[in-house]
Order: sequence, then C-alpha cells, then structure tokens
Amino acid sequence: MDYKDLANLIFPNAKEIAYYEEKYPERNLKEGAIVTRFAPSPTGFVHIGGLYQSLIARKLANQTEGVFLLRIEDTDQKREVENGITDIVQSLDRFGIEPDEGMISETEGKGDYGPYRQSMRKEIYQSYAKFLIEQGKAYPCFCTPEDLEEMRAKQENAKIRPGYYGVWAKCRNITVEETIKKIENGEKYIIRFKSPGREDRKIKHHDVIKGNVDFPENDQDIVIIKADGLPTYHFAHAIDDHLMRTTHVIRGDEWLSSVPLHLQLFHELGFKAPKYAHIAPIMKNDNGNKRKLSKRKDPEAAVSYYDEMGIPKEAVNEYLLNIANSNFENWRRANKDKAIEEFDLQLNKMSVSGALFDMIKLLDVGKTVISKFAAEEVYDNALNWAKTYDKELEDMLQNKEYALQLFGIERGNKKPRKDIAKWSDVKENIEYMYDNKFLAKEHDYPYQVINEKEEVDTILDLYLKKYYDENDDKQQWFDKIKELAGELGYAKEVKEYKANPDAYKAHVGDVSTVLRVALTARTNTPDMYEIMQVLGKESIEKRLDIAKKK
RNA sequence: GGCCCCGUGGUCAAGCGGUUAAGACACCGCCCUUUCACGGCGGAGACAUGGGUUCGAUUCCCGUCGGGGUCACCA
Repeated sequence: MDYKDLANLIFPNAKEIAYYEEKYPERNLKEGAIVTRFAPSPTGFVHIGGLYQSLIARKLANQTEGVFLLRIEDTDQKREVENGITDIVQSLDRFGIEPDEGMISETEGKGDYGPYRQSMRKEIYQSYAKFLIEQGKAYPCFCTPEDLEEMRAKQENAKIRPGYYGVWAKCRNITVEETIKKIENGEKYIIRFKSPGREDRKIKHHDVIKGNVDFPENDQDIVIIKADGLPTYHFAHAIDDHLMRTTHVIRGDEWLSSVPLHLQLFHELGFKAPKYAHIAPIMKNDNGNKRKLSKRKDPEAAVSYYDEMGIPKEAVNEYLLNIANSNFENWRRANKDKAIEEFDLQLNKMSVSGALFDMIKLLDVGKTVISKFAAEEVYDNALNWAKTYDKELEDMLQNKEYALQLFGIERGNKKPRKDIAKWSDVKENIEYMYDNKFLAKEHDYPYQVINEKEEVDTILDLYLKKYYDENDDKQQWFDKIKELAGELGYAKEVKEYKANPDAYKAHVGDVSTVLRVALTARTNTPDMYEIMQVLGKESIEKRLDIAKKK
C-alpha cells in the first residue's frame, strides 16, 4: 500500500487537479495587468480597513486594465452571519466599488473563475489535498484537540517553540498501512501539510509594500483540511489565488508572518507564487497606545458608521487615498476638479507602518468635497441621508425651492463656503433659516463686542425704522449699515477704527454682528445680505422684534 | 517569551550621506474695501536614545528604549 491508496481512501471521488488547471486557464490580459482581490469573511461587518484594501485593489486593477474580484472566505461556519455576503457587496457598492468578478449575492457570483465562495469550492480543495497526499506531502493527523493542547502545555513548560513540527509532529511518521487501518477503524482525522522547511534556514521575501523581509523557513505541519472537510485559510488562499490567477495579493499586514508558509505551500503545490502587498492597518490612539481600529470599541471602524454620519463617500475615498499615498494631496491640489479615478496610485508609496485614523482630517476633506457640490447635489444628498436618519430634516427639505436657495448661498463660485462636512451637519446649519423652527424656540443671543441690552436695542430700532429696505441691492445695503454705524458713533471703516480706536465706540463690523446675532442667534452664518434676501421682510421684522424683547 | 516589522512636529507625512528638515490637517497671528466663512500671508512645533562608520549623519551599522504584528481544526 502506498500514498496513492491512502489518497484514494480519503478522497475517493476527487477530480484530478488537471481538470481545474484546465478549467481556470491563465488569464489573457495585457502585460502588467494586476489581478487582485478582496477576500473578506462574511461576519456581518465591513471594516474601514477592508474598504481601504478594496479601494486600493479596485484602483490598481483599473489602472492596469486588470481584474478585481470579490471572494468570500466562509470556511469558518461558526463566525458566519446571516446576509453577510449581501452586506459586503452593498457596503462596497455604497462607496462606488464594484468588483469585476465575484459574489453578487448570498449564492450567486459572476465571472469565469468561480465559485467565489469558499464553501462552494470544497471539492476543489479536496482535489488538491488528495494531490498532496499522493505525493506524501500531506497526511492525515489523528491528534485530538486535547492531544494538541497537552502538547502545547509541554512545549510551553519546556520553553520551546510551540507547534506541530519536527519530533512533535507525531502523526507525520505513522506508516501508510497503519494510517489506513486507523481510518478504516473510524478514527477521526484532519489533513496536515508535511512541511519540508527547517527553522534554522532563512528565506528572503520581497514584499511590494514592506520591501525585503527575512524569515525563518516554515516548519509547521499546518492543518490544510479541517474536520468539517473545509480548508483552512492558508490552504484555500494558495488554491484560490492560483486558480483565480491572482497576480497580487493585497491584504492586511497581519498576514506578513504567514508568508513563509504560503510561499512553501505554493511551491509544494507546484504553483507560481503571486506578489504580496501587505498593507499596514489603520490605527487608533488609545491612551497613548496605538491599536487597530476595533470592531467592538470604535464605531468608526465600521463602514456603516460613515453612512450614519452622512460623510460623503467621496470624502471617505479621498481620505483613504490620502493615507495610501501621501502624494495624493499634492495631486488633488494640482487637479482640483479631477475624479479620483485619474490619480495614479502606487503600491510602493504605501506607508510601511499603520497610520492613526484622523477624523478631523476626514471631516476637513468632507468640507472640501461638499463645497464643490452644486446646490442641487447638496440637496439630493442631504435629503437622501435624511430619509433614513433624520425625519425632521427630511420634513424641512420638503420645500425644495427654499432649500435650494439656502444651499445656493456662496456656492458655485471660486471660493465656495465650507461649512458642511457631513450630511448630519445640514440641519444644524440651516435650521435657523426656517421660521417655524427659529421662532418656536427661545434663544440665547451671543452678542459679542456690543452686548448691552440698551445699545443693541438702539441699533436694531434704528436699523428697522430708518435703514432697512428690502429692495436695496447689496451695495445699498452695505452703505446703509455703514451709515447706521456712523450715526451711532461707530467707525464706518474697520481701518479707521484700528487707526484711531479711541475715537469710536467700536466699528461697523461690530454693528453688523449685532444684526447677525439678533437675526439668527448665531455668530456664524453665511453672507448676511444673502440670508436676509432669503428670509424676507416679514421674517426679518419678526426676528428683530423678538430679539429686542429678550 | 520566540520570530518579524516600524520609530521625522499633536496627527498624516516628504526627504534616504552635506537641506534654512517640504507639504497637509489641527493651533496662533495678520491681511482680505461690513460680519461669518473661504482664500492669502506669516508663526509656533519634529529627526526616540546611546554608541560606532565617515571630513560630515535624520539618512548606513550595532545596542537600548518605545510601538505594532504573529505564534489555532479563526480568518
């Protein structure tokens, strides 16, 4: 009896690997085309880091006329979540990322290199496992979890390297005859890879992002087929990325230390190894310590968070690109109106160590992105967001014409206003422009330099009675405020005031601040002339009246 | 603990043997024919540390310290 008999006993029905090699031929792509993938587990949560990886993968495939595919790694049934795949597909889609191939729903995929869901590829893995067993490069292992635990305890006590290797790899040396007998007796087993590696030898590896890295060879006989018949990550990775003809494995750098194993697997299977690009994770500062953005502790780790906050997908993408290639910022400044698709992303410019996630910077990107939107786009986006997250805002936006007037203020020009970073800012930003909201509330009026009740009232009174005219154009309106200031002993020009501060009570800017605060109960609003135009006479008179009564 | 990776302002980061050590966000000040913004200009702020190598080290080497990753029938 030999390895062949053993292989046939274990996988009697497995196809020859030649069948798969033929079924999934080399891709016919142009020189330099990158075939890459995003390969998440359907655990019901798309991490911002996953989006980051997909964005990079998607761009690289686009830039090289390659292929980006979505493969679902669902070999651990315990962690699976209902609708996990749909959730991933939709999450990517919301950020404008569409794979060329891969899963498109829980059960369906598109593309010629599928199935793209590992649980549906069981027989493929078994064929290759059989192939390895036939050559004596893999073997059944009868050790129970308890055996392994005991072994580990021994190793730890003896302060030696833990794991299933060398003399510790008990089942490695069981004869074929004995192995077959055990199997026929119904003993439970899993399949292990017989590592040809030696820990005292080094391998050199060149990572596309990390550069040259040296590792000891792998000598662990890792599990390749688990008790449930499904492969472990390592084995599935080798088979899938070979069969899907992946050229670049772009993944989180927690995998870096598995590279020796993976290279060995590729080699023993007779595959050409792909290039590896290990991406540093996005981190978070936690009491002075850096740690990965965590699902449990950090809401911003989930991509759904960005939807909830109404941070535009363009902003998230730009911010991520910014972390990916720091020259993106310079490119953006030089190409203000270009789509991010035109930016040339370089893997070798990626940072080697993890960046701290910077929400403030993200929001700044958001402001810039939104400032370039037309009023109509702002309206559509805000309404769309409000429909799921803010009923009150949705109601406010029902009057489209009015909303468009608001969003149109100081927009569309060379230096647009940057006051909205995310759609959840909108309500706070426009609420005071709605009489039914503003008038219904009591307000504190944050007057600044001029803040004595009597003086404020004098200014408002005089403005209303003598100067305010709804038909004034902007220049006339300007001039009148100056005159008002002059009449009450304020400097008409700020410069005059600064040159001679003792001659005046304050300056025209301070006077107009009184007006702004009285009108809106805020110190910060867009151009006052414009908001007064939108508000209209009736509202203005009411508001000033209320302010005086305060 | 073993192995691997990393250490430039608060954050993201250029620079890779000789630089006044870029830039962005945040912060401060000034200017922008009224304010709020936008914008412009300016400011404060950094090469973890100790040894080498070198005429010269932020850049190269070693140690220390600090941070991160990994050591599963999880991915």
